[in-house]
Amino acid sequence: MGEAIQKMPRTERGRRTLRSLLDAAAAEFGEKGFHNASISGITTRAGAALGSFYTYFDSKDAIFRALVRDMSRRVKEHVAPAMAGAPDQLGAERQGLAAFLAFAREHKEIYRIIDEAEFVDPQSYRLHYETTAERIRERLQAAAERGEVRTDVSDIHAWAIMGMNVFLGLRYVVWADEEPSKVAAIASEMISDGLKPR
Amino acid sequence: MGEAIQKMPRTERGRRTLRSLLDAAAAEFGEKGFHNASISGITTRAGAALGSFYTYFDSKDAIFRALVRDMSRRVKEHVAPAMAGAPDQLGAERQGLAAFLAFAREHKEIYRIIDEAEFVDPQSYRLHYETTAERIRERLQAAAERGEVRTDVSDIHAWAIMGMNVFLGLRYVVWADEEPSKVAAIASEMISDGLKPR
Amino acid sequence: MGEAIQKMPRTERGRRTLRSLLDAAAAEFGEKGFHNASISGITTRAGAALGSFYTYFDSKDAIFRALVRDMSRRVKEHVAPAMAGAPDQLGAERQGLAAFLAFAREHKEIYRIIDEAEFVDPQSYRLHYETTAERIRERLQAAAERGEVRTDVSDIHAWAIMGMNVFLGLRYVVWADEEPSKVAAIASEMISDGLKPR
Amino acid sequence: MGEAIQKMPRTERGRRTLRSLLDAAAAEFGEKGFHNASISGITTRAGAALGSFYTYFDSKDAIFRALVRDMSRRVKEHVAPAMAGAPDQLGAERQGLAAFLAFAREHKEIYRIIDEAEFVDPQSYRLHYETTAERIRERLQAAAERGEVRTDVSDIHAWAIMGMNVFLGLRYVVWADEEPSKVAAIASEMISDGLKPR
DNA sequence: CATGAATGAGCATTCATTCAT
DNA sequence: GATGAATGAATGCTCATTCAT
Repeated sequence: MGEAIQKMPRTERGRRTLRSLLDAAAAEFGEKGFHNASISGITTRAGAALGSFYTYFDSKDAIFRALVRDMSRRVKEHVAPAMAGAPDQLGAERQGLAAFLAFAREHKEIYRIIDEAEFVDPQSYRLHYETTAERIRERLQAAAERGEVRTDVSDIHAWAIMGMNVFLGLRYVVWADEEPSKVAAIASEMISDGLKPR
Repeated sequence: MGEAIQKMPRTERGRRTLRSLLDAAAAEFGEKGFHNASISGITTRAGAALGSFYTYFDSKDAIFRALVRDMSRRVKEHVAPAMAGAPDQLGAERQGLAAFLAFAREHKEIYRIIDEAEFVDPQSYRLHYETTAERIRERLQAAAERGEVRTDVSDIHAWAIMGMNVFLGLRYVVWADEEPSKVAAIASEMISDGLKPR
Repeated sequence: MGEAIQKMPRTERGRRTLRSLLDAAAAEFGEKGFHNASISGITTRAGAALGSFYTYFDSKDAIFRALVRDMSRRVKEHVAPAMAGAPDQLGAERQGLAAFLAFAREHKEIYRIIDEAEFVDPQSYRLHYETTAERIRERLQAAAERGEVRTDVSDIHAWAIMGMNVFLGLRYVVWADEEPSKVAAIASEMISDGLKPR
Repeated sequence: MGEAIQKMPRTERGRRTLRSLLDAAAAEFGEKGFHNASISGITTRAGAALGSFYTYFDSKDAIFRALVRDMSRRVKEHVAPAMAGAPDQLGAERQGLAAFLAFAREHKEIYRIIDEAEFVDPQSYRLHYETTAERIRERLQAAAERGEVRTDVSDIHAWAIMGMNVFLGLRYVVWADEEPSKVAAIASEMISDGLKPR
C-alpha cells in the first residue's frame, strides 16, 4: 500500500545510517528551513558521505516527507499515553495539550518543519492538521455524549481549539520557553467555559 | 530614522511601476512561495523589465519584507472601519473577524505570505503577530473595564483568540471558501462564553 | 584631426559640468579601479544626474581615455618647468623625476589609472610609456652629445630608467609616502654612475 | 594555519582537474583580463563542467589568487637553478634576469596577471614585489660583503633594479619578443656600473 | 541641457542529482 | 553499501546605455 517513502536498509549498519540521516535532517531543516538546508549539510551532520544520502532517499523532498511522518508518529506516541487515565474528557484534553507542549519544548524544530510543510509538501500539511482536528472532534463528540460539553460541538470548534493550542505553543513554549502545564491550564479553562453545556 | 524599505519613486510613472511590482509580487509569492518565485516572474507579471525591479528594491528579500508590511497595512485599513459602530466590544470583535476573513477570501495569498515570513523574514513574522495580539489584548482590556468580560484577561487570551481566528480562516475561508460571517459568528460565541464575566 | 574624445560644452555651465565629471572620474577610478567604478558613482560624486554623463562622454571607456590624456597633460605641464634651468642634462633629469614624484604624491590615483589602462585602453598605455621613454631617450642623446654620458645610450637605457622611476615612485611615494627629492637623489646617482662616459 | 586557497583533491582524477583549471585560468585571465574573463570560459578551456570549478575554488577571486601564487612559485623554481654556478654575484644576477625573461617569453600572460593583481588582489601584488625585491636586496648585500659592489646598497637599489627588469621584460620580451640574453646583458652592465664599489 | 526611470544582456554562484571507483 | 568528484540547469543581481519628459 503506497510506495516506500524511503528505501529500507537490510543491514544493521544501514539502519544506523538511516536513523542518523533522519536526525541530521531534523536539525538541518529546523535550523535553516527547507530551502536553505542542503543535502550536504545533512550528510555532514550525519557523518556520512554525500552519495550515501541517495542510498536511502530519492530526493530532498523525500527525506522531508519522511521526516514529517517520523515526527508526527513520535508526537502521537508521546501524547497518547499522557491522555489515558484522566478523570474526564476535558481533563484528558488538558493533559494531552500539556504533553504536546512538553514535546515541542524538547523538539522546537517541529514547528518550523510542520509550518514549512505548507510549502514543501502541502498534502502532508493538510493531512497533519486534518487528522489532528479530527481526533479533537472525536473527543469532543464523546464528551458531548457524556454531557461534559454542549451537544452542538462541531469541527469548527475542533479547529478553533487546535488553532489556540498551536499559537499558544508557538508564543509561550517555542518563543518564551515557559512552563507547558501553566499554559495548558489557562487554555483548558477557556475551552471548557466556551464549550460548557447549556 | 530607519532605512527606507524601498526606494521612493519621484515621478508618477515610477509610482505606478512600484505599485504594479508589489501586486505582482503578491501574486508570484502567493502562487509559488518565496523560494520558487523568481524576480523575472515578478517583473513579467508587472509588465516591467527585469532591471526595473532593482530601481525600487534592493533584493528579493527586500520586496518580500515590503510586501508583508504592505499587506499588514492593508488588512488593518480594511478591518478598522468594520469595527466602528458596534454596540459592544465583543460585537466589534466579531465584525472585525468577519472583515478579516472577508479580506483573506479576496486575498488568499496573504496566508502563504505571512506564513512564509517565518522563514524569510522572522522579524516581520513576529512583529505581525505580536502587533495583532496586542491590539486584541487592548480591546479585551477595554471590554473588561466595561464589565463585558472577566477582569483577568491577559495576553494569553489574546493569543488564543488570534490562533483560533487564523486557523478558522485557513480552514474555512482559504481552503473551503465558506461564508466569513457564518464562521465569525460561531467563533465569537465561543469566545464570549469562554471570557464571560464571573 | 581625430574624433573628439568628448563632446565639447558650448556654455560656461557645461564647461563646469565637464570638469567636475573628470575630477569625479579620477577619484572614482582611483579608488575603485575601472571595473568596480560606476557611471553612477561618477555622476553622484560630480553632483550631476546620471543621464548628464552622456551629454559629455559616449561611454565609460571614453571618459577613461579622456582622463588618461587629461592626467598625462597635467603631469607634463607640472614636470616640464621643473626641468628648466638645471645646470646639466642629468641635473634636469633628477629635478624632473622629483617633480613627477611630487605630482604622484598629490595624485596617487595616477598610478592605478595608468596601470589599469593596460587593460582598458592598451593603446593609451603603450603610447604613454613609449612617449615617456622617447623623451628620456632624447635627453640622454643630448647629454651624450655634450659628453655628459657615454655615447652608446639607447632606448634600452631609457626604458631601464623609466622602469626604475616608476617602481621607486610606487614603492616609496605611493605606498610609503616618503620625500620625493630624497628618492630622486639616490635614483639619479645610480643612473649617472651607470651611464658615465667611458 | 591559514585557510586553504583551494580545496585539495583526494583522488588522482581530482588532481588532474585542478591542474587543468589553473592552466585554463592562466590562459583566460591572460587573454581577457580578470573582469572580462568568465568562469565558464575557464571551465570550457579546461574541458570541465561549469560546476566542477566550484569543487576546487570558492570564487573567481579565489582562483585568481591561487593562480598568482602558482605562477610566483613557478617563476622562482625556473629562475633559481639558473643562478647557481655563476662566477660572481652580478653574474648570477644577469643569468637570473635572463632566466626570468625567458620564462616571461614562454608565459607572456604572467605580466597581465601580476599587473591585474594590483586591482584584484592587492595583497598578493605587494607580496610578490616585496618578496622579489627582498631577494634582490639579499643578493646585493652578499655581493657587497664580497666587495663586488659598493657597501651602501639598500632596498632602494633593489627596487630600482626590479623596476628596470620588469619594464625591460615588458618592452623587449612581451611586446617585441627579443632575445632575453641580449637584454639581460645590457641591463646587467648598467647595474654593475651603477653599483661599482667606490 | 538636465533628469532619472527603464531596459536587458551578462555572469557568478548554488546545489540537487548522477555516476565512476 | 560507501565515497566524493562531476554535472549543468536555474536565477539573483549589476550596470552601461537609452529615452521620455
